[in-house]
Amino acid sequence: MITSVKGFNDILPDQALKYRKVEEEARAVLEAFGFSEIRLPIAERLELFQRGIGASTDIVEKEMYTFQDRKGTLLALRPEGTAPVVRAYIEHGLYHRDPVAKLYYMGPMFRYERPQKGRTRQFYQIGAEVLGVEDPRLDAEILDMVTLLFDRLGIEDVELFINSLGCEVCRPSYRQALLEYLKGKEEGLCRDCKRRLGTNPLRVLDCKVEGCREVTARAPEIMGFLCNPCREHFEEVKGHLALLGVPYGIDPRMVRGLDYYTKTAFEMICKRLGAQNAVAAGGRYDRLVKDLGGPDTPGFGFAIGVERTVLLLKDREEEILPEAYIISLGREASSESLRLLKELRMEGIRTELSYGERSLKAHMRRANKLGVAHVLIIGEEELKKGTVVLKDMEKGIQEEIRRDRVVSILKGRVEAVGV
RNA sequence: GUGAGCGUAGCUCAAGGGCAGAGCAUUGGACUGUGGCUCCAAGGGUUGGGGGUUCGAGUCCCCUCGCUCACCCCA
Repeated sequence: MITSVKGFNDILPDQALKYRKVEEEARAVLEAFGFSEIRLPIAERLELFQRGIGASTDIVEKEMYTFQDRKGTLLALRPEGTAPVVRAYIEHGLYHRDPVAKLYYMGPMFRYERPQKGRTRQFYQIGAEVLGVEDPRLDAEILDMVTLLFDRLGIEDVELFINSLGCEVCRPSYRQALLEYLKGKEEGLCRDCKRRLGTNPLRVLDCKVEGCREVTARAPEIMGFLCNPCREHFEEVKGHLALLGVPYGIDPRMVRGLDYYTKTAFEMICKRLGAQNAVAAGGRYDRLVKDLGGPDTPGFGFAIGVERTVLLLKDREEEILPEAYIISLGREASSESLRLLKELRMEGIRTELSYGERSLKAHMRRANKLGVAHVLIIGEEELKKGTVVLKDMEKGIQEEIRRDRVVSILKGRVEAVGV
């Protein structure tokens, strides 16, 4: 048996319905907030991610699917969507059209990681980016939007946490202070954290190991090191969130895995998710556009993990059921049933044929199992008389109607149900 | 990359050295052209794969593959 590739999962129809629900709701909210869709390639030049995400991040170092095309160009399957959006923004000079760009995208991303709950190698993200706005009102506006989206999806137990990561002015001094605090305390840290001291010391702060938590319990917090502009920005974001009535918490230890983030960072967490508990995350990236060769342009964006969101969705989405089900008995009636099928479909009535030469009972069982509302039976007798039996499956009553009246009668019934 | 747990029918799971089973699902029948409830029956398995121990292995041992969860990392 040929199976799918590890971490590349099939999304079967019942799940696909949920994905679609999330996507449709997201589209509605995003477009109400003034975003336009952008569709981008699934592969980019490797260099885009090395420069955008940061060459020493885990994503770039060991999680990307990279390959050469036949000409030898180094490509990567996109591990995230922000860098490609910014690339397109610069490449097409979108800032010439409008100083503010509000773009959203949805589609698969790829990271080579060990799959677990809420984590696959091909996974879907819905993301949005605002380029060209430095105003802290925007940060609050977007956080409000994300909150609203989960609300609209009926997911109530997500919690918003925010933090400020500072900027290129103040973050280094915090980093320095943290390193000094940790100096001499290395023994109490786990192996991973000892490594992190060299790579990304801020990460030590959100280590789950008990010993590390004890060590960092009294560590300095970034809030005390923010420069005036960053502090003011953060204060304003908090004020605006309160104004909008957006519930949030502050997590001074929150760190981002991508290098480009500055100032506001946020995560939306749900306890039901297991270890991979972030359903959405993002923040401000005021340097990225410039770093990728564009004009000095601030940015704010986020991505929603669709798999994780689907895991949180409560009710099973309603299946799309056929409205009419045609059963024919006998060879001549079977031709007539095909004609009727087409007529009904042309009128927009979802109709299915019952295939195979089986007993009427077998056909009826299947109609019942499918959950169709109306069954049309054409047998030899009906064929002779020019009629069709119409059975209402819910009421359990049936009537014999004229063949040439079937479409109009059914149309009336189906519309009456409110389709 | 590391660790743990689990692989038996389409699905959920029994059988823990001695005939591979149940429920659900599927198909047919009871009811010759009428669904749901009920009852009866049938089909469906190299017990993930390979090797070993044994008179005998789904069961014990080794290897391997896969899945799951966690670490890591992150949406």
